[in-house]
Amino acid sequence: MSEEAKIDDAVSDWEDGLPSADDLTPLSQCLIPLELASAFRISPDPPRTAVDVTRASRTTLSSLRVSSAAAANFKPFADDHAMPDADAADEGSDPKKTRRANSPDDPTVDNCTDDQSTATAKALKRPRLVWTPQLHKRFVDVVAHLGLKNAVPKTIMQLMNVEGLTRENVASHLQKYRLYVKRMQGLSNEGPSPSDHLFASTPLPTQSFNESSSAGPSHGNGIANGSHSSVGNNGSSANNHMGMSIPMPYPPPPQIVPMQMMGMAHGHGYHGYEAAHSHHSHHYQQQQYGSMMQQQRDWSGNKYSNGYPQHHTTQNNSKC
DNA sequence: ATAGAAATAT
DNA sequence: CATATTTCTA
Repeated sequence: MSEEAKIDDAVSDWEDGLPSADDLTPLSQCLIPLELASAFRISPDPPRTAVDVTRASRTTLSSLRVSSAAAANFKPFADDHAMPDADAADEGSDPKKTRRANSPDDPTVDNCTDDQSTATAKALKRPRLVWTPQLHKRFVDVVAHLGLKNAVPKTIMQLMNVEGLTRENVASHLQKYRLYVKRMQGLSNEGPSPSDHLFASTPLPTQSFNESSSAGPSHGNGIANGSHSSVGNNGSSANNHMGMSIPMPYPPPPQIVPMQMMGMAHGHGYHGYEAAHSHHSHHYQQQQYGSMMQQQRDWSGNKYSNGYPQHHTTQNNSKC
């Protein structure tokens, strides 16, 4: 009996709090690398286009606006949505702290001529990535897998295989993560500071050096996971669901599984990690890869609910 | 061009 | 105040 309770509790930590329908962005975007798709013989090109997805989203969620960033993949389709990309990005015109400017090279004057669609999932002002426990877990797994030595931003990012993750995101997080690890090692054992939050529940990387630096020489590397040798070790107690060991380039893009609401058992676990803005508190969860439900969502913390940046009244701009 | 560290921003 | 992003430097 207690076992179940324990397990349940533990699992709770990770699989707790589902994004309510409001938060969910049921976008079924197919972000499968063409090559991979080809290799796996996945359906070449699903008839569903961003348009469909968008429409579906709207139908489902009345007032949820799908960000163009999320919805628009690389898609040459000329379905131009006049979607108001509410990107109130006021450029640095706020000499508050006079950051020293070294090179006087002026950036090419911004043109409104640039194709917004060409930018696709790139170079768009993404809100602010929130490292949800799940995301962090992936991160930790990958880092652990690479060994601290080979764990560099770029590689990590690639292995994590999360849609909207940028190298910068990873780099930043890695920075913090390393600091945390050092702190912990320095303090000998036990002593998860309450200020650790996210990292606290991280199993800590087992300093194991594995994986040679044989990075795929070029495209196409399928990363044959075969790996029988089983390095073994890593076993980090805690919750090991089935043998999902370390996912090489994480196969499945993150999915989100809707869940019913249960009593909010607060009092333990994490605080609510939410998107940068929006004050609703929902946690993220989910973990089941590959099976039912095909809802994907970009974890870039993309979701413009409402009340974007309440910056100073920056009127003007948007001159096109 | 990328990783790491420090400075800002939210 | 913690955490994420943007600089800046090696």
